[in-house]
Amino acid sequence: MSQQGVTPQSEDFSRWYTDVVQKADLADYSPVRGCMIIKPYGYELWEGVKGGLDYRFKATGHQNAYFPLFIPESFLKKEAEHVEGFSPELAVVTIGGGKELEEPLVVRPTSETIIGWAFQKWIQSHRDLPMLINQWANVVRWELRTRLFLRTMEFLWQEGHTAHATHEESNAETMQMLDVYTDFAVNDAAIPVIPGRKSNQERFAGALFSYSIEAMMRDGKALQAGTSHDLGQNFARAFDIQFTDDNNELQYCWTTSWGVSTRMVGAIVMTHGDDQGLRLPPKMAPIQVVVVPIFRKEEEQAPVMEAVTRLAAELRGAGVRVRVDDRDNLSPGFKFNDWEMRGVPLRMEVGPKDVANNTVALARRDIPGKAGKSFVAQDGLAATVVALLDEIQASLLQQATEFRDSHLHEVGSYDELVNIVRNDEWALAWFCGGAACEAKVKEDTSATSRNFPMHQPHPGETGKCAICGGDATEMAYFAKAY
RNA sequence: CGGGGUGUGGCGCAGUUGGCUAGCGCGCUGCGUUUGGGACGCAGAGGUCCCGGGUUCAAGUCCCGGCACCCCGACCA
Repeated sequence: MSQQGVTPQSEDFSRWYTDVVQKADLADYSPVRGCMIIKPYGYELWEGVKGGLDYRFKATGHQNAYFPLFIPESFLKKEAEHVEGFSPELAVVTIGGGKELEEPLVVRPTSETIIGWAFQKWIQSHRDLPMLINQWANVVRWELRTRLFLRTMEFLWQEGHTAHATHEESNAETMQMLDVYTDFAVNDAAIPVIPGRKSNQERFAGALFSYSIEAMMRDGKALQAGTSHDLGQNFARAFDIQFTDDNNELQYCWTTSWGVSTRMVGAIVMTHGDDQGLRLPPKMAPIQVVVVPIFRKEEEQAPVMEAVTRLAAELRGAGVRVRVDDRDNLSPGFKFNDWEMRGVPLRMEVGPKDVANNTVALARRDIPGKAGKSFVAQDGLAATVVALLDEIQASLLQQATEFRDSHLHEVGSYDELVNIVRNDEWALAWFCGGAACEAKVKEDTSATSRNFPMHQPHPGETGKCAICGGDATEMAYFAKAY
């Protein structure tokens, strides 16, 4: 059961976040440092993410499979950059069944290696391509500093792995999945993400190019909410993934990988939440409409409950996820606050007045206070509610977009960049992509480049790197990141 | 691994220069009254005061040593 309020966002965003996650019953701490227990309400939210992504994966021709949790340690070492990037955060099993293992087993931090091994077995001919696989799984990374949903030692995610005959095709796949993530984030999670290419410094260990969708949280920090990697032939060479082309020549495949994790749940919380707690976009909300019955006298109960039951059934019939809060030990006022904290988009109150007038009261979560509350007719309620949920979905996206755009500035000089970024806003600047420049920004501000956005603000133009003054062909976002 | 903070019923906390039966609010259980913005009464249950040493007639409180967790940095989806 949730209690009382949460720390205001403006006072302490970090505390606000951990308060909300726990009080809204999304997650709890575990007995093991850095791990989390995902509670039913939080897991339903994750299931919403899964559902929204999974059908998009299938619509783009991918199939789900499952690969083992344990990976031979030697596999990780086959790709030089990959092992270098991941070895500091590996959990390794050295004892099994009471005996020391001949070869230690790594608990997967990601599955490029074991899936590469499988692809090598499965792919012989160009007719076997493209190979389009996704898996829903847990992975483990021994993180130094963790945060509920945003970074835990074990987390849930999906990882797509594909193999193609040409770089053109694998590149197209990489971009397609970046688009899929963007579409999901914007249209389902109502998060106005910015898709773009990572700098070489921020690239995935072993990738040719990494792409990301970057989201702005309400404290101005950036959160990488999804990644799509063009792995080139790096893993194909390391795992010998070869096929015979139509000229009977042996070729290495071109592979990709792409992932979204339970971090997305954190992104939803930190994009939409306010001082009252969560605000969930209707498409993601486990409960879209909560019905609070109100009656003062015994004799009012039956007619109110009759209306509640009837209307709830009508809404369910229209495909709306409805929860009737019939807990009899709590006052309506308590329930209002409770469900607001849990982010339910729409609250419906049904009381004696409504029974008499053939109305219900609807209160929108996206518009606080009296302004968001109105009385509407019971006739045609399902249509009213469905339309209102669409409106709330759009309104949350609009609010988040306006917030983002007002905290994002194109800068012309390094001083400007530094000032903007130190102020927890995003700077859009010409950037040469150089490691030295990136390091300087990090040194001076602790911010990093987020990405080179796919939609460049000045297409076709070039400029001078805001950091070193050298030639730059693209602009990049810089921001502090989670 | 550095810096800061916190460990006392389920949660949030108080507990003075060591002192007597360890308190308060919320929650929980039962009964009754309540219910349009966080209800109320009555009666209950619930504690190795993070762990281990030490000082003392006496330790939640003082000393030493551990451990855990949270927040801020370095590493990262």
